[in-house]
Amino acid sequence: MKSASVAKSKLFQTAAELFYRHGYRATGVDTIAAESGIGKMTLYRYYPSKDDLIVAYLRDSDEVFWSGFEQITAGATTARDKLLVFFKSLQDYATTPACYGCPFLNVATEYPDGNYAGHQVAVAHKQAARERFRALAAEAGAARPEALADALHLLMDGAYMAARLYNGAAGNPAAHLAETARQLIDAHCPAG
Amino acid sequence: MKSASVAKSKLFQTAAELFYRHGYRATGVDTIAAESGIGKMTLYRYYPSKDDLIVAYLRDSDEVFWSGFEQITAGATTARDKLLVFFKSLQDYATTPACYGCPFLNVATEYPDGNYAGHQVAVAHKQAARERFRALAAEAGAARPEALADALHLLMDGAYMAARLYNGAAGNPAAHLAETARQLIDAHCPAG
DNA sequence: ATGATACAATACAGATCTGTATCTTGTCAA
DNA sequence: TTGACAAGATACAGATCTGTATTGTATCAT
Repeated sequence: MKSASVAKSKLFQTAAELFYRHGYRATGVDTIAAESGIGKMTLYRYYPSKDDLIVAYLRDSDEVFWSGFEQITAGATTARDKLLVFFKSLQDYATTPACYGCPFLNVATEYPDGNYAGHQVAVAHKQAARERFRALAAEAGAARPEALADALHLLMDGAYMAARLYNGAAGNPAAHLAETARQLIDAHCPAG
Repeated sequence: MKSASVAKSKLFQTAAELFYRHGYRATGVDTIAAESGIGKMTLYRYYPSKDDLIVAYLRDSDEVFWSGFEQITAGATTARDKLLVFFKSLQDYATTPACYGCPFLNVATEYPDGNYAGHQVAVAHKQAARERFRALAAEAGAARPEALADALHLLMDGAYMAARLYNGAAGNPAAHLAETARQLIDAHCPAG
């Protein structure tokens, strides 16, 4: 047996790319198989259904997000700086044509039913992000950490959606993301 | 000839409801015809293609948005109050289970290609909103009206996406939308 | 060498989707 | 009354989609 199967990882990477760029419903399993050069039966051996592949992609995106978050904020010493550097990094990404929005917001839009497995993964991811923001807000001295966390949550998702709307085009409001995050942090932290 | 055709408006209202709740790709023309009780051929008489129906829905949503905007802000005397009252109203709506997000963000997510007609209507709508925010920000005395307009744009879209993600469920961060908008306005307007 | 496994290729089943064709009914105007 | 037209109903064409069945080939372990 090959180490973790090269076919499976090619399949996964192709699906991830297509899901992210073109959407979940717009990407068919035949396209994934053809684009990756892997047989369709091999796809169904590793992922019993398309929904399983979607969920696998979302779980991976969750890991990628958090490992990125840790890496980006590792250099910052204070909680306030961690938030600042994260939003600066998100701004840089969201104003790039490589950004097609947020995999979680995208899946929640395409599958609005809250019982859908992918939608639930999306909600769990956003709640985890909100909790992280809340903890950092508290550590940064925010008077009402939940309120600041909610504000940053709205801001983050607005930036992701701006990226999907204006993909590389001019007029992306995410250009002012980091500055806005800083203003909100300052407004919430008396010891700003 | 009946006044503007009752069949056409029933068709439109049914399509609007289904597009908004379940999504564009998830809603088929057969479903629209069956749900409205109107024949499929009648649908294609008034809307030569599904895309035409989508664009018609988006144009109507644009009108509904702006007439709602005018109505809500009519009572406010200052530009600052107009912004405040709009975001308060949006917060109330976005924290309601009747809100399924934003028709324009939804279409941009499902059809990410910028050449798609519906996507272009969405971009035009958001640019118009941004311009309106900018004008009000300038009138309210913002030092950099574009920056405040961008910030409010991100905030508004974040709230819409929160509504689609947490539809009626607990933990919707849009609960702090109006407060956040006020903080940003205050941060940008020296005469706050 | 031989059997098990991984994989490709292809065809297929059954559902669903957009859009068209056909036929009928009902209504209104002249 | 008769002709024009709006609209319902139904069937259909052709494409596409998820998922399965089948067959053949190559590679690896024993």
